[in-house]
Amino acid sequence: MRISQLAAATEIPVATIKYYLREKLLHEGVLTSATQARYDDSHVRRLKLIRALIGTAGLSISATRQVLLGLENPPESGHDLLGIAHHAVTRTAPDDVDLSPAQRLLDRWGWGAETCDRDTQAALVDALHGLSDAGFDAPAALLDRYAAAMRDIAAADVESVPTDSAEAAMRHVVLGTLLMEPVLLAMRRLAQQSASFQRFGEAES
Amino acid sequence: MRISQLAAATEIPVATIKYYLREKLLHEGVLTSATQARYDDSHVRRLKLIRALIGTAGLSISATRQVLLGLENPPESGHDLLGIAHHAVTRTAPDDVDLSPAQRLLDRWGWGAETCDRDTQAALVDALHGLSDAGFDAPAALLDRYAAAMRDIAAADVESVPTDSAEAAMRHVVLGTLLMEPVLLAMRRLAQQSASFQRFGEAES
DNA sequence: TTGACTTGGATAGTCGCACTCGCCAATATT
DNA sequence: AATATTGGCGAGTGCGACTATCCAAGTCAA
Repeated sequence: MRISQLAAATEIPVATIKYYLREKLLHEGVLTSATQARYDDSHVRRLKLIRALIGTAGLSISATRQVLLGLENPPESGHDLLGIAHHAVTRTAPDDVDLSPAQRLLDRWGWGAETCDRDTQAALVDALHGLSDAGFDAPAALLDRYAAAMRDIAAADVESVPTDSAEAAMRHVVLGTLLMEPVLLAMRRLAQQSASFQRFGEAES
Repeated sequence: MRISQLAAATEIPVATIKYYLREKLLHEGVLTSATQARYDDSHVRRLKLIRALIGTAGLSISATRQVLLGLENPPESGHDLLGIAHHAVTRTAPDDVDLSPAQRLLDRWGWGAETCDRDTQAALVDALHGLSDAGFDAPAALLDRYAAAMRDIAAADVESVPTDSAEAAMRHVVLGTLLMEPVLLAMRRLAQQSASFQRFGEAES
């Protein structure tokens, strides 16, 4: 398969494929001469994955590269799988952030603050900050309900990881974490619409 | 308060405040002369809100403008409040998308497909497409668990809407929807880390 | 074999977005 | 009066993700 056919098969412009090659998101084809290379199914699959990560999950080029690198070099520890996915979507926190608001919550929920990633905790603190800056005070009871729901989801996530192959586990964890986020957000919105209709909407329109 | 003091109070550069004024995100101050205007607390609060929407919720300038416009002109119907928030984070779908995958799910979950927004359904379809393009098949049982969790969350969202003032309800719905998303995602990641540690991590490091 | 087409590789250009800068005449402040 | 600040506005910047153009080398149909 040559590059123009690869482009046709994936509906991605040739120029963009060349760009992904330059950026090392896509592995090179087999050179058959100085100006000719062959591509195969692995390139098609990889391109679909790249587009899902960039388009659906909203990752940047460099975050995508990190994720793909991680997928190719699976870490030993099962627990580190998550790190690859989480690191891709979490900006690194400065040294001087105050994590205590997050840690109070983690303690209350029994999530073991010491086992949780610093940057992820900082992301929670940041997000809560955004809320209060906007003048929105989230009652503790509401956060507790959210936390309970998220614990269910995380339990489902972890339970559904296949144990047979490290390769499969890797893919599952990373993709399930990153690509499921938009699914979950869309679900929440639909559930809100459904609930809101039952509560407010029956009467009108 | 003049613009430089407003800038100092919010830690936003004067040039940026001027930009927000141009973009109609921030209402004008009271002109005291041709080259002088006064600002007050309402401007400080508004700027914090703007930064939360742009920074924390990740909205674009124009989406932020829509949201702020909506906050100032509350719709009659309680059910339309959500529309403002959801429209800001959901790109409009082309006419020819096939919503049936979403509708099958909505039916199964009893969420009343006909009461749900087209664009939001399309967002779900898109997100699911991303998953399968990446070669990740989400078992129906897993999606069902996610849906149950999201129904809990949406129920909490809807129940916590204050009923006393339309103004307050408006703020609550819009901000609770938009600014809570990053909170929920951070919670999920932390819950995953906690669950993953209990499942895989006990032994090592 | 020959002439039109394609390719890999590299460089440069585009586009949208969110700012950021510079300037100026008209005030304010001291 | 001297100095600093402001509103308003046009232009510039930096970044990220492409997109376009070239060219020499190679391929393919006739």
